[in-house]
Amino acid sequence: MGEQHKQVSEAEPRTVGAVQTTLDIIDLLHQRDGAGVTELSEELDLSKGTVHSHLATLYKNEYLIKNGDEYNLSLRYLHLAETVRDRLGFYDVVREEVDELAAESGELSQFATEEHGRAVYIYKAKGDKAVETASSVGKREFLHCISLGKAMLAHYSESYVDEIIDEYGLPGFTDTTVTSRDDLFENLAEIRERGYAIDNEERIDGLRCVAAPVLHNDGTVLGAVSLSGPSSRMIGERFDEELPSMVVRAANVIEINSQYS
Amino acid sequence: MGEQHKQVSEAEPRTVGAVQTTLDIIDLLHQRDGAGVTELSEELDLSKGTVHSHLATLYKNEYLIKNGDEYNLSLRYLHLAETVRDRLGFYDVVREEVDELAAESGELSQFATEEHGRAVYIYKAKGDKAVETASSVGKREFLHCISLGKAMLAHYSESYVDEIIDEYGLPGFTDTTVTSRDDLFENLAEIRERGYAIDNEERIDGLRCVAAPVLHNDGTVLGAVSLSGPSSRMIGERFDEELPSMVVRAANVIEINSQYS
DNA sequence: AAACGTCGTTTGGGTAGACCGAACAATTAA
DNA sequence: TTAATTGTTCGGTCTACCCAAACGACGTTT
Repeated sequence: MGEQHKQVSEAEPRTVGAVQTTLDIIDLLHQRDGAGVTELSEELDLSKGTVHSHLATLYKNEYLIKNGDEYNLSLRYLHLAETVRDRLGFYDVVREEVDELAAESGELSQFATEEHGRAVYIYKAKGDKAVETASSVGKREFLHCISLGKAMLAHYSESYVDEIIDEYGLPGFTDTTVTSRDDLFENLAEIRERGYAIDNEERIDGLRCVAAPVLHNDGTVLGAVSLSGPSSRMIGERFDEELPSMVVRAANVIEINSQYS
Repeated sequence: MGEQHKQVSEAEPRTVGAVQTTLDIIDLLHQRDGAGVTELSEELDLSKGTVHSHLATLYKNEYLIKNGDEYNLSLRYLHLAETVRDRLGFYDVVREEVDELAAESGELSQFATEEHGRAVYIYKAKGDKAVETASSVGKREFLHCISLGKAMLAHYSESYVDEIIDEYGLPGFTDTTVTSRDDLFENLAEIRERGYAIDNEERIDGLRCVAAPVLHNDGTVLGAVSLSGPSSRMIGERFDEELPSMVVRAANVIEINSQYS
């Protein structure tokens, strides 16, 4: 692997329209909880016949189940997901460490990796005082406004960070969200020095987080671990030393015990 | 819902060829751990250009990631899988009960449901003396040769069981596998009376299992819970009373605590 | 360092097939 | 019974899927 050479956007290559249609159908079935032929055809501006043949193709391949006249996504995705997750090579270690972080701190602990310029939550565990958040496994989130994301961005090449900014911009969510390119790069330099990232209510008001990056031997970013909690509890020495040292330690354990090290 | 009206096979409706091609590509990327354009085009007898445009479509929709020249499945399937799993409405209860069964018995405990005429493993937990098996979450298995499958079959309509047999047959794996239609129906009648199913080394030599069906109020089959262990330990009162009562109890708990009850 | 091999990507063109629209079947409601 | 929905089928048209060949970008070899 050595050097990573990632790209987010580029001059659009030729795509397959029929496949796009099918993916749109899957997306819609994912959003709603099942749907019929007519509903899908109206929503996607396709003829009923077209939708029917797409559904038939997916059904034949067992990507859908049928309950009367309602189509819905099948458990086949579970098999794919399990395989993809296993191939990460560090899922088991992540689960152990995140569980321990949550238990030890009492807060919410999470692990995420990056794909297509956004963070993807892989695992989460709640401590006995943990806050509820909208994040769930598989969900995608912008990188610039969360501690997990910034921890990862700090170890990407400048050109890749630029590409991501070009793709998604730097949308603001609270009044502390970093929305300028220069501020972000300054922030990332601090993170590299400090060894961990901070989210000071940048995504959600009242929520503070710390996160440490999980790096491969060669500098590749595997992901990041975090702890999140209400600002009232995330203060003083606990926020400046205790919790950071916990996520850094967990990150190190994950690095060392990764399958491909 | 009331009466369930399922079908496995039928006169083939019209499908979309381009979509089938994409699904074949996904399947191949699932089997192997990533692949390049040339490898896929050779394996599937397609031109490189065609494969490229399919991959571009999937990539654009973030169903794939790209590592240099290697394409691989992305974590997007994780999001879909999580959603599908949540929609089952009983996953959390299943996890609790299966964990407890494993701890209590020391054996391997599993939960499966049925899709397209086959069992799909949803969750598994290993007790301290549990055997290793080839089953994994998301995997599909024939119904007639495992306890989980027979427990479910016992509560399907005769016509649906017939359809499944027509689709997959009754392949034998050991010398105790039920391979005749009449024997199977006789077996299913016993299971209904007894309240749980037995797998006496019918799938794997030396492995015995017991499984209880999880039923909905209206008689719909939600799935089944099982315990599996080496035949040497699965004997006497333990196999005839103790373990069966455990899986039946767990099944009842799942039924009661299901989201849609 | 030039020549070769191999990869992914691009592009034009022909024809298979994706899409539409209308008719049909199968339920449910009025 | 009628009427209004649904999902499903099917013929015809024109789009776009697919192929083949050329191109560009690396690596390796001689």
